[in-house]
Formats: sequence, structure tokens, C-alpha cells
Amino acid sequence: MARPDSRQAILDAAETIVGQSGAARMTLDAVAKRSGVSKGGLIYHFPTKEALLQAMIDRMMKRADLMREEIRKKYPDEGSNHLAVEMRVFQQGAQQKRPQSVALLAAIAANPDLTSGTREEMSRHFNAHIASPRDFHRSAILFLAALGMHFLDLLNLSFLTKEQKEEIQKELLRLAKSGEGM
Amino acid sequence: MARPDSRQAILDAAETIVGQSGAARMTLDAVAKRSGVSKGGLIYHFPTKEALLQAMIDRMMKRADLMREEIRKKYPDEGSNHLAVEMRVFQQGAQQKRPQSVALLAAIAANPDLTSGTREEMSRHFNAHIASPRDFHRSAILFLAALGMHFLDLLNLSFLTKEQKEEIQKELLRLAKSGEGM
DNA sequence: ATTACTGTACCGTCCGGTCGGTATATTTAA
DNA sequence: TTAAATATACCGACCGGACGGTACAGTAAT
Repeated sequence: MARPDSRQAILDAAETIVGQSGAARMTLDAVAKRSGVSKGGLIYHFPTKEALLQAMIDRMMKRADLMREEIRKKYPDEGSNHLAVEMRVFQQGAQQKRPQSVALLAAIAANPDLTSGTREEMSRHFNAHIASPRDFHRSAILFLAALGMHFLDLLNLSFLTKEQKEEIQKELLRLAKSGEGM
Repeated sequence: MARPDSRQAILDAAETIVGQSGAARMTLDAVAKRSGVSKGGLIYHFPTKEALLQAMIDRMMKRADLMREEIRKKYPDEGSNHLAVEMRVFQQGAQQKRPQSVALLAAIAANPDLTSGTREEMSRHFNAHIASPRDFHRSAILFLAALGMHFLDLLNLSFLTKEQKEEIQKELLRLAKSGEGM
């Protein structure tokens, strides 16, 4: 165990490459080089590229869960308002330089089937916590708007200025908390 | 000039492949085979893969413009409400089996730089027609929600049932037309 | 002895792109 | 009028490089 945590280093490197250079450039050799691990070491941890992609996605989802927990701790009075928590998750995610969800990009580029787990998890989450039967339209629209902004960033297509983004995020959070009007 | 329109056939084939099998499977050989054109013929029309991707994106944007024009003709009373027109564009786009915007996916997978034209066009369109200074939050949120739904479909991540989608679309259109409340 | 690697050479496949041709109009020139 | 030249559209074998993955001998900490 010379290196303390090669697995994380490898996943970080893969994320960085996808974020900086695009999914097509995420080759095993490039990931090994950037992570400071030899190709042999890389294959030791992730026997196939698909395994690496899957691990990237798993980590992404785990991170989102952690983020939700942290936010619930930090804002206890909003804890039961899942929509508001979600808005904060998106908000925080947008502040990081590279969205951890670049994993999705890489997976979609390589093999779209890898995203089925993500879809199911999102579905579960959405139906259990976001889609309130009483106010389905409103919650869905707010959630989708936050998601839309997130995807714009992810696909590097965002046409919004930093200020516009922040304003919209603030407004989304306000609406999620207020529970009515727009 | 036996085949009258190989170019369109090639672009159609490329779209189909990306939609059905993912961007990684969109190889020149696969596109040639599916379009009924030889690889030589394909290269004759699109000298590089990048040229093909660019052409796919150009066609996608041109189609969106056409769609807007058609909608303005069909609903003359909404013609000046750009947000409502946009909602109808998304709505119609969602009804087609494969979104024409799969071109974006293919481009992002291969070379993210190719999307800069799309980003600029979206930016221009958004700032000129959607972001009303008076009601920026509202228009932006509605637009982003529609976009979010679209991206969910595009990335094959949608967790919404057909009914939910249709309902949300109807509601988005209503809100876009009504100009207030939510 | 086991775990966690390093380092490197190598293999087979796939893929983008090249190249030399072919067939059929269309234009030019004698 | 007709033969030659040119242009357009397309074919498909082939090439070189990249990439995923293998193999394996060695090392260093636990």
C-alpha cells in the first residue's frame, strides 16, 4: 500500500480528463498517466473500462447522497422540504469547477446502457420525494429547471452569465421554500 | 446522379445510429452501411468525421428554425410570444421518436468544441427573445424546465411517464401564455 | 505470504482516412 | 457531329495509428 488511495486518484484523474478534454480523450493510458498509477495498476483496480465508468457513476451518486445529508444537517428547518434540499444540491454542485456528473457524459459516450442505474435512482428519488401529488406541476417544473441548468453546464452549453445563474438559483430556492406563487 | 440525395440519407443514418446505439457506435463504416452509400461516397460528401458532425448540427439548428416558423404560422396569435413558441417547439420535438438533437450527443462525445456554434445560437436566441427584462426569472425558469425535460430524453435518463411529460408540457405552455402565476 | 502495485512489451481489433479506380453526365473543340 | 476533356458522384481495398486489454517478471510494504 505505497500509494494511500489509488482508486480515488484514478477516479479523480478520469473525471478531470473528461471535464477538461471530453469523453473521447478518456483513454486508459491517459487516466493511468494522469493519476500517477501505472497501466497495470489501473487494470488491477478496474479490470475493464466499463468497470471504471461504472465506478465513476457510483461515486457520483454516492456523493450526491452525502451532499443531501450534509445539507439537511446544515439547514435543519428545510430538512423535510426535499425540493429545497435538491435546489441546494444543484446550487452547490454548480459552484464546483467541474461537475462530478461528468461521469454521466463519459458513460453516455461510451455505452449508454451504463446510465440505467442512474435513471432508476433518479426516478426513485423524484417520485418518492419531489413529485408531491398535491402540487405536481410546480415541483416538477422547479426540479426540471434546476436540472436543465445543470445539464447546460455539464454539456458546456450554458449561455447564462454567472450572475444570471446565481439569480435563477436563488429564485428557485425561494420558490421551493415558499410553496406557492411565481 | 443515380441517388438523388445521398447527403440527407447519410445524415439520417448517422442520426438513427446515434439514437439507437449511442454516439460511440457512430463510425464512418456504420453510417455508410446504413445509408446505403459506400465509405468512399460518404467521404466524398463529408471529407472528415468532424465535417459530418458539423453538418448534423447545422441541420438540427436549421430544423429548429423551420419549426418555429411553422408554429408561428399555425398559431398566429401566439407569434409574438416567443416563450410560448419555444414551448411548442419542445413539445413537438418530444413527440418525434428520436430527437434530432442527438447530433449534439454525437458531437459532445467526439469533440466538445463542435458545440460552440450551438451555444452561441442558443445564447443569442435566449437573450433576444426569451429573457424578458421585466420577468427574467419566470421566463428563464420555464425555458430551463422545458430544456431540462428535453435533455432528460436526449440522454435517455427520463424518469417521467408519457402522461407526466404531457401534463408538464401542457402546464408549461399554459404558464408561458398566461404570463403570470404558477 | 499476501496485497498492492510498477514497468513494459505486446496483441488484435477497430476506425478514420487515403487512394486508385469506375460510371455517367456535361462541356468543349475540331 | 462527334470525339475528347472535364466534372460529379461514388466504390471498396487498404493502411497506419490508437486503443482496450494481456502477460508477466519484479518490488515493497504489511
